[in-house]
Amino acid sequence: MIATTLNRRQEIEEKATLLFQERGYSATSMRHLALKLNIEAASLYSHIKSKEELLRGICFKMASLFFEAIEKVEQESKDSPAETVLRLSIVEHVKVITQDISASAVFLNEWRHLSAPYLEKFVLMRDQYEQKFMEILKRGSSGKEFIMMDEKLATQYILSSINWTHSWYKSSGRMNAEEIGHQLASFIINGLKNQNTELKN
Amino acid sequence: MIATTLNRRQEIEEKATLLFQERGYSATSMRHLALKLNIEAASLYSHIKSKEELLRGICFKMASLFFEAIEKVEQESKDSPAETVLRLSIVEHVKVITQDISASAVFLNEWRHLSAPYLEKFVLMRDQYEQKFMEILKRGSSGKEFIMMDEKLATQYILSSINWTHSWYKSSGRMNAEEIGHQLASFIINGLKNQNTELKN
DNA sequence: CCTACCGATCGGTAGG
DNA sequence: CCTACCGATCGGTAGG
Repeated sequence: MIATTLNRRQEIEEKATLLFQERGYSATSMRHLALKLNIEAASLYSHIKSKEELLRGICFKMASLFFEAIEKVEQESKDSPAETVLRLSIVEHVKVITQDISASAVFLNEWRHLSAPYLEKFVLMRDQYEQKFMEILKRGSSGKEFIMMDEKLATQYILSSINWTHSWYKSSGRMNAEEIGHQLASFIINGLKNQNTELKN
Repeated sequence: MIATTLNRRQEIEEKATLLFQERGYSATSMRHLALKLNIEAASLYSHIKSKEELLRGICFKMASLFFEAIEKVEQESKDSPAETVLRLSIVEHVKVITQDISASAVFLNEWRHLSAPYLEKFVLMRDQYEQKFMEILKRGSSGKEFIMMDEKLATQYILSSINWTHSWYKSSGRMNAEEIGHQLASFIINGLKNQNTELKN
């Protein structure tokens, strides 16, 4: 064994992420986690304070990555058409997800197990992120680039379709993250542009 | 109290569905469930065999509803264009979700806690359902109704965007299930029809 | 539907 | 990082 204890904390975080993804946060015990690291459960507490601290780390780290990505897009495409901003935001979002599928899955599925006040803070951040997408849509809508009846519904629709990448993306697949992002962006943008508003078939 | 014990089993299932949605399956204990029904945890076992039996009931009941809905669409629109079949499939899918948001949330988020052989059976059914959507897309694609590079990606995209209705649908909202379904169908179908295949922005 | 209870497991602490 | 252990809680059973 050429094990180094230098970044034991990081190892713990990685294994925890994998287990939380596979079994869910609640169904993962500290003994499961310890087993993966070949130590005793009690020993984990020399490196971390609690089980929830691990969940918090994952959820807020991913939240930061998503924010950094969209803020970078905002800065770099200040004067671009809404279509361009939306496309880039989608592509960067998908890239963040595919860079760490496990952490993204935990971020998307396990955040509700956070306790106060972290839960509230998390929900607030998520709402702010959704708001950023909604503002792009509003801008495209008022500029006649996009046609939509309900910006809120359109926002939820877009985020749903790009978030779920984590559940089926395979790094071994035919398309890389950027290609998937652009393909999804094309579906979405074309849907927003050529909206026929028929409400009965 | 004018309580009737006639359908105690059904009451248990309803409360279990709500708890599994709110807290997740693993984090819900039989004592939580018993508390909601004002009985002792042990008493639940006069009506049910196990906790997992409840989860199984919910997951497979919803699976059946989704299958019934799409099979009805298939029968009634045998010779229609793929666009029509896709639209109706989407609308009916959204209707099934909105008719029982809680059960749909459990179906979508908690199925992985099923154990063998039910887990395998469930995944098989889900794959078959996805296959039905993919076949509609393939038909529309070969008939030049739809333009897409990757039917598999398009299928995942569509199901993601319509499944997530459960997380934001409010029966008190401005749009009813049918309207939401048609609006989502319009986004999706227009996106599939007017596909510009640019892969770089 | 209840009381009484089972063995297993939980997150976490004390003290080295 | 370990041993030894804590009180709490888990899904479920026996027997009424």
